[in-house]
Amino acid sequence: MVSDAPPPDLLAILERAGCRDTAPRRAIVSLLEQKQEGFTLEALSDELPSVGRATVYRTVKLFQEAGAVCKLATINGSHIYSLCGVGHHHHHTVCVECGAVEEFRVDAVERLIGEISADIPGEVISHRLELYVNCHSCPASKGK
Amino acid sequence: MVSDAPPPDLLAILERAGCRDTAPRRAIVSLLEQKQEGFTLEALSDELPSVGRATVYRTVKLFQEAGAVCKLATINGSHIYSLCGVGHHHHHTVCVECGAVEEFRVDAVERLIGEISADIPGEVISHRLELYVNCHSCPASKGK
DNA sequence: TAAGGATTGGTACCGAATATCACTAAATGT
DNA sequence: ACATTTAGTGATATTCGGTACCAATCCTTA
Repeated sequence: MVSDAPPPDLLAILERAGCRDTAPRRAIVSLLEQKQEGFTLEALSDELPSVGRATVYRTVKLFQEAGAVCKLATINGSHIYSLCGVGHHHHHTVCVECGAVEEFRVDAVERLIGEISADIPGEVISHRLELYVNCHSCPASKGK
Repeated sequence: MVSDAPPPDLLAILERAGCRDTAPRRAIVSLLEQKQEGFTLEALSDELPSVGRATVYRTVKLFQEAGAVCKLATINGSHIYSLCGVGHHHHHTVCVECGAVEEFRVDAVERLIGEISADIPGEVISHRLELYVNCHSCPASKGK
């Protein structure tokens, strides 16, 4: 149920997009590939003092467009980014305590949306579903 | 299926919150109560030149906290606000062409989320679901 | 190795929203 | 009715997340 999709090959994505092979992009990629959790671009940029803010934002946006990074809403309305498997529609759980993001895909959701569509005025083009959880693996959620 | 919940009584909400009865708030309320669609605070503020920006933002935030106004993500990541019925969990459709917002509630969604919860690591606290549609009642969507 | 376009990064800028704070107006007590 | 108190207001400054700009620099390829 919870997807264990392999992390996307970011370098391959860059190559496919016809991007040049540069040091800043390599730095961003290798940091991104270690990310298990949701992150902010602010923080990402801070972790890469040798790379300019603009380049970090630009590069992540590129991955976003390629579907390798998703921008999610947290429960309080702010945004976090998360690496995610490419090529399949999916949703996310976001831990309200630690911000950990898990990707999941449940066919029942897609099926249900399909059924609902018939009763919705207009044509359903896409949807967004986020579950907010206590992830039970972060200290803050322990024992709750 | 699509909810026809009566619009919330905004003045009553203010009163319940212990707010004073002031001209700026009345102006905001009467404008808000006419809103059938999603709106931006920017636009709302522009329609009320006699009321300060800060007051518009503050007052809408108050309604947000009371659950009478929801802040939704559009498909492109920007935000719109929408009046909505208080007191029951619901979701929204957002027309990608004209921005019209409809509120809906389908028990099947809640039931499904409940079922999924069992398979999600951690405890599901809440969720967010948005459907993006062509609403078929705006000119831009016509004939598609 | 020189030319030429992509990339970079510092900075300015943008839109959305909040903080500040002196001023004003509503409620309350007398 | 008036003074007092306290919430509310609004002009402005500031923050936050993100994008635009642009001269300098780096890849690539010929």
